[in-house]
Amino acid sequence: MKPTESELAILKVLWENEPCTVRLVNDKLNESRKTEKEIGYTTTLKLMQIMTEKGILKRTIEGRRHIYESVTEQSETQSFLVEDLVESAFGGSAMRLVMQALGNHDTSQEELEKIKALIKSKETKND
Amino acid sequence: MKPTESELAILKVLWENEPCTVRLVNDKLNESRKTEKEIGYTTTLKLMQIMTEKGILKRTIEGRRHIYESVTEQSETQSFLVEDLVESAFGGSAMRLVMQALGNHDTSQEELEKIKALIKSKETKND
DNA sequence: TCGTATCTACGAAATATTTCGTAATCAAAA
DNA sequence: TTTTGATTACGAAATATTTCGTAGATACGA
Repeated sequence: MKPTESELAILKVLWENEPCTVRLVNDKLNESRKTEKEIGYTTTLKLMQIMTEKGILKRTIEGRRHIYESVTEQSETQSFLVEDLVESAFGGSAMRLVMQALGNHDTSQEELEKIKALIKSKETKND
Repeated sequence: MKPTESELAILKVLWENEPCTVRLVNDKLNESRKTEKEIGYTTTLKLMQIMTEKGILKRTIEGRRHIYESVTEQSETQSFLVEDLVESAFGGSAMRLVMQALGNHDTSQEELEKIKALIKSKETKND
């Protein structure tokens, strides 16, 4: 399912740090929003509890602490989000999204090479 | 600014049909959700009024009817959405998003050619 | 003209999402 | 032991988004 904006922010932290505690997630979230108002600890806690109910996260209890992990792979969620965007804003054409993404960013030669390699491998399949 | 989900759905119709009336937008929205519950006419009307207040749409009054158009280009909004997704789910790397999008879809040879052409033009700039 | 259909305006309900305050619990420090 | 600090549970407030009902205006056909 499509995570909400806050849920995605939490997932992002988890993907890079899991398994981890609410405290860590909350700290990381606040690091990346220096100017804005801080997110309260209980806010993050509540969200992570809801996400656990929804099955987005799972937790293990270690003494008094709860340790959280994401249930779905990062790539799976990314894939879902890309698909959703392709449908909702690009009329179902992934290619148009790719063109848009490539067109609007500076992309290093190295990155372009990786994309070329991927295209080559897809062409092999197309044959 | 980032349109909400409903706003995006409306924009999508407008981009393909503008300028147009609330009635047309509402009809098109309901066409593409056959099974689900219909969206009421006043719901769409209200949303389009709110979007006009926000500056997302503009309207001209023609007799008793209001004719709507989007203010921002489709490509501009798409670009915003891609950027947002890159930041929120791909750690700022557009390339990773591109890889994900290409990797998960069947892409025709013709489409691949277009992407290759775009890459070539970017490589020229890189030099 | 009179009724019917169609439109906009607008407030407010319904729903979804985010935020937080408070209480209870436990552990570790004093 | 007592206090302090950190934790989770949970309800509820705050905010954002979506939906709709009703009223008033206008056009159009009978």
